[in-house]
Amino acid sequence: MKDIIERLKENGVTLTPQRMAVTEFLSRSRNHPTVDEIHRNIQRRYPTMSVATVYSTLKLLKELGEIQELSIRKRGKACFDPNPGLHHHLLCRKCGKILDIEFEHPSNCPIMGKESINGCKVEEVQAYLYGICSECMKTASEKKE
Amino acid sequence: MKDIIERLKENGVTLTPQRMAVTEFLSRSRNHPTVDEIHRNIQRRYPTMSVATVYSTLKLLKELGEIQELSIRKRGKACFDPNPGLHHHLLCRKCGKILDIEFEHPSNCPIMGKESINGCKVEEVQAYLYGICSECMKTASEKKE
DNA sequence: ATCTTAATTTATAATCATTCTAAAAGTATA
DNA sequence: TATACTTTTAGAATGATTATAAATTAAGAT
Repeated sequence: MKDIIERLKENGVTLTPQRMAVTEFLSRSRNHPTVDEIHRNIQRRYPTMSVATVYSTLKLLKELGEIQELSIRKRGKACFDPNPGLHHHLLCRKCGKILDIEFEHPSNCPIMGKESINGCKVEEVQAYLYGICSECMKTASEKKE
Repeated sequence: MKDIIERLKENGVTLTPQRMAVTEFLSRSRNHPTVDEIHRNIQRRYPTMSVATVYSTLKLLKELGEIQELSIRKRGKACFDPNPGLHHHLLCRKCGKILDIEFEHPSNCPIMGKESINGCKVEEVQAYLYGICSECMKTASEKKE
């Protein structure tokens, strides 16, 4: 958190209160928020905060490689991840949450770690798992009993 | 192709000319077309064909498990794949094409084939690779010479 | 084959996420 | 503090997708 603000400063980014707010909120979040989730939350303290600023800040952070935008969407909306590093995601078909899937052995995977496949250069890999998250699995088995 | 039409009939789907056209076009396509690509193409022979019908037919085919909608998008638009089976995709950052990536050894992959991870039930996996496709790699190396 | 009913298609309007715009406000620097 | 530059803002514009309701078409019974 401190780090990212430092790095922004080093990159010559003007640290406005709005940009700080977006950065802080996203850094603390664990649930891959959408633009309007971020916007609604910040607006509680910052009534004049506009969506356009949320969009522009997210774009900036993305370009600087500080966050990532997921390829899967929550109900048609883009989702953002404060962790730009390589990891995967599971979308729960029951509750709609998106969970991080950390990957124990990337080198084991026939696609990850490979630099080329079929003559194509592979620069980045994102895997999306669809299923039922552990929480929803628990409640499902409780109901059975 | 024949098969899919057969299966639709078996499922009690009314085979209208519009539905046949969408199904045929998508079945033949190798480039993961968007809705408007499908629509524009069919409209050449079927001037009254409406986008709404393309959307509704794709929704129907998807629900029947005959096709899949990709999670990545071409310039913000949904893309469709006539192959509903498990395989991955590479998006070329140069030409924007989406290529199928067939997977030699699914059992080797630590995520694919696994039925659960961290207590979550895994029903489906989609991997998206970002990079440069073989065609663009070729033209790039030709230019160097 | 024709009639009737139900399903489908169509054109259009509505919706909703995202981007654009231009004026207003804020920031950095001399 | 004054100036030039950047960012924010509200609102309009865009563009993909969905909803709607009238018109057309398909299916089944006679």
